[in-house]
Amino acid sequence: MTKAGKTVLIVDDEAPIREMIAVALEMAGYECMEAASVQEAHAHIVDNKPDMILLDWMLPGTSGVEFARRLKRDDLTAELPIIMLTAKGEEDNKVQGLEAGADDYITKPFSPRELVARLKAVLRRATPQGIEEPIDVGGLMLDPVCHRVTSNNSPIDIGPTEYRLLQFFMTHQERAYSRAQLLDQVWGGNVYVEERTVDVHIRRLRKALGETHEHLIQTVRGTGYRFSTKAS
Amino acid sequence: MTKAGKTVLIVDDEAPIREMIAVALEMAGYECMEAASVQEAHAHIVDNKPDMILLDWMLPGTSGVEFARRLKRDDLTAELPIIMLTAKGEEDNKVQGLEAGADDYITKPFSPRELVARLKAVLRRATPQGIEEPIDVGGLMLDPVCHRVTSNNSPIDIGPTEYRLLQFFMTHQERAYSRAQLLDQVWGGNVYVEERTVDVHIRRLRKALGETHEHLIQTVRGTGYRFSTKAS
DNA sequence: AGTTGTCGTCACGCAAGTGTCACAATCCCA
DNA sequence: TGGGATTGTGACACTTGCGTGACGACAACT
Repeated sequence: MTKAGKTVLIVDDEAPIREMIAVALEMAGYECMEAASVQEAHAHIVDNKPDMILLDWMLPGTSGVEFARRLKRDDLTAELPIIMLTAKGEEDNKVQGLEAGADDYITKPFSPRELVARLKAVLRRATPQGIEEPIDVGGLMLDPVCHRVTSNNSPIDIGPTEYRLLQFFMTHQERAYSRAQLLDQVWGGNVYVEERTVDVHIRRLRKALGETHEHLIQTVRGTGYRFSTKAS
Repeated sequence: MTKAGKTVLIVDDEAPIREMIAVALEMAGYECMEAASVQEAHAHIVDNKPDMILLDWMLPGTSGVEFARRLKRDDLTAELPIIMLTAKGEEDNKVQGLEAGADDYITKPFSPRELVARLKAVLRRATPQGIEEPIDVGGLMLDPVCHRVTSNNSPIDIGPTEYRLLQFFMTHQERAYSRAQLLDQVWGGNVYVEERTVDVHIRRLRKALGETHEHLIQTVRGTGYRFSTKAS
């Protein structure tokens, strides 16, 4: 399971700087897009929907601050985290930058490390995890908050993949899924594994659930699997 | 849960500035105390126990940084949030300020709006937890007042970081946290350390707890850690 | 000066988890 | 009632994640 790399849009008019930042971020596991102007940036945002923006203060045409303000005003992009970049000596503008809606602020020159650190922090805060309630199905309970599965109050030990699989099933009951769909939903889209691998994990999960609950996972011959409380 | 009004101690040697800040804060619903020197500030802290401190960088006698460091070193005041104020151009000292233990950092001139915003943010972070009650979990006791941990009444010696980690766990039991979340909550948002560092501190903590209690800290493989009385 | 204590990082090794295969078991339909 | 298709199951090598000890840096104290 490779972490879904977040996409970062780098907006700066100087190509070497963009490059440098991009290299640093890619080494840290992020995907990068570059834009030299506000127009380019806007296009990228619309098309590729980055997860956050590194925005230079000084830009030809519309200034970075103005752009940030615009983004924050638009409902569609208001949630998009922004980190402002500024050259040293322009620091007076810090307040303006933050008031324009930037989530953080870095002054050049900065170490790649600091950049990655701030980026992580900002992304972390920007990802509000939906409020997750425990799911109980006839004594089988999965608690996403505690990251724990219990069968009649006694804990069940399963691996991460089986956990995700079970979580998916319990939040999508009574419906049959093909192996391909399960790979998409549980493993995450762009990984290639054999479809039969699903069978193996299904088996491991059934085994872990024990006789009391293994029947909840039903085989739909020729199609895939289904999680259901009703007997088939 | 919400106290009527948080009390803020303003430490600055220039009376007009103190006044201005005080007015701004009072309009936002905070109570204010003022101090012109480190000595006055110290007296206020001991007597009136403010909820946080606005601390000017430049002070007659002991500098603000030094004072912050001293406060953070003392167990009784270590939890007290500090926001450093500094005149423009001294920003190189930002790192020093944060390293001295300041929770945030504002450069003059600043808008009242920004001040209040930062203040809110910092206060939100500062232990909102029901105060100073000792927590006991099966013989493992943490007493926030004495700043002490005992296992079956025999004292346990742990470092500050392990203490904060344990305190966080004991006030947030049963729930799984990722390394990133722990870094946010225990280390504080604005520092970057490797995620694996968490592992090391977990180990140090487990070791200190000994065989009787180390099982309370459970590894959630692929996710993070959890403090739980139930077996996994 | 040295000493002590704490912190963050790294490298190594083990153990748990993962994906794939081969073969057995089962189903379904001609 | 076969026989092909589909699924269950155990075993295997490979990968990943975590525990662990050691080390250097730094600050505070002697």
